[in-house]
Amino acid sequence: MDDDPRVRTWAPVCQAVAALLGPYAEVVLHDPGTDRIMAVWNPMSARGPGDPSLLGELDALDPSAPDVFGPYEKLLADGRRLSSVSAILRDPDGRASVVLCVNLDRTPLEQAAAVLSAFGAPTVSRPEPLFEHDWSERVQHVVGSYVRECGRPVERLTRADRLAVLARLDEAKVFAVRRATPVVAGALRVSRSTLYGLLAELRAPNAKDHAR
Amino acid sequence: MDDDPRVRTWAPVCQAVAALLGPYAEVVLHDPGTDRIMAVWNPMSARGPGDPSLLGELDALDPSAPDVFGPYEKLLADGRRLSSVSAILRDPDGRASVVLCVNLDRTPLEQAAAVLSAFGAPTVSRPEPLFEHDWSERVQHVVGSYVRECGRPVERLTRADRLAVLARLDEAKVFAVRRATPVVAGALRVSRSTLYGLLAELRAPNAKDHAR
DNA sequence: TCCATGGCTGGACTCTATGTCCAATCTGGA
DNA sequence: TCCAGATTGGACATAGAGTCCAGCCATGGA
Repeated sequence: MDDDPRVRTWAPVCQAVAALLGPYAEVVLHDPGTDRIMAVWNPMSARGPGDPSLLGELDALDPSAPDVFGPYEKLLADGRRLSSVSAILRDPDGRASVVLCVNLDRTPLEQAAAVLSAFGAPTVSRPEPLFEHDWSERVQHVVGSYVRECGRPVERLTRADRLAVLARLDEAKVFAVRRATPVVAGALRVSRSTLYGLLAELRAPNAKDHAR
Repeated sequence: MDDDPRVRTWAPVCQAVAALLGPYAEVVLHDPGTDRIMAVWNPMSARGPGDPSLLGELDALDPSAPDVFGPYEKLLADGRRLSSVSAILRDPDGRASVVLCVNLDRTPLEQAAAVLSAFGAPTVSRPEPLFEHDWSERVQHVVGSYVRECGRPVERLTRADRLAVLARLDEAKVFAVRRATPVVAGALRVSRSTLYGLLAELRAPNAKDHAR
């Protein structure tokens, strides 16, 4: 079934829709000729390829009907409410090739909507954390916690220690801040040259790692 | 453009997706050959048929690449965050026929999620805010919220508007970040020179404040 | 004690990014 | 149409980032 050329043609679309809508949407390809399911992505019911489509109501052969139906509501056996859309997909000659159905489980949305409407929807807007106001304090803090972790004062840190601290600072994008280098060098009690040396070593994970 | 046979082939799918996702999703068909937009449903930006696709990164001609990308995050000029999925759709011979992109505006979902997460998990404690990982996105966001506040697109902002945005960005210490100036200038659709001009005006509270 | 080694240092140097300035151009309004 | 003010690209000056190196410790082994 998977090697039906029609499935190959339409699969990427189905896969894309399924990926976009995450776990809450089921995508089904029907064969209008045999009225059976050809393929399913994200199945929500037990239906699978080969099962009957039960699409009787939409007549793919009526040329006057529109190609896209819905969204209309369906009800699953367990009570979940679905929004469904169907589309008749045609081959280059205009013949109905397959019928695509997308079924979206509305319950999570309805739950969310219920909660939202319970408030008057004043739409919470965070006041924006924005940027760290005192990034140099932050540097001191990173160095400080490391010092406390290993119990050695800054002056006694080993080369490896400084590399570790630098890794954290670099990770935290500290060096994207202007004039950060001298501050960090100061905090680590190291010269600017050394700082750049360590940094280079840190950022070149190749060569020279015989130490590991 | 509408009578391109490829558009006829794929239009029902696009229309279905657009119908299913209501007003919050944009569906775009790209021509991988000319790298231009062929058709758009539910347009969210000003792009239309014939405009360049700006899809450079996904190479439709690389046969080893997967056919479906995403979902990945995109940022609109006005700051809205999108979930995007792209799929390469092929003709019966396996040649890339068109590229389908579905862009879902996440802001309503995020607002809902924010409210929902406010229940449960009292006071999420982030383990060290550290630095903003993507500060340029932050810039986009500040510009974006302003644009939405005053309802004018970036291109139509007045001089005073730009001053106001700059004040916010300056307040947020954006210019303490390396290489921020060109990014901000770009976001405001203004040249570097102008940027510095506005900035100077902003930071000189003396003289010329007859306006207060 | 002496020497060898490896990391650290200051400083010179290059190059990129920042910020200033200006003449030419654009734009909106009288 | 013309004018005043805003905007622009580009030239320029300078500061900061990053590299390099010769010399200087400190450590540890002979």
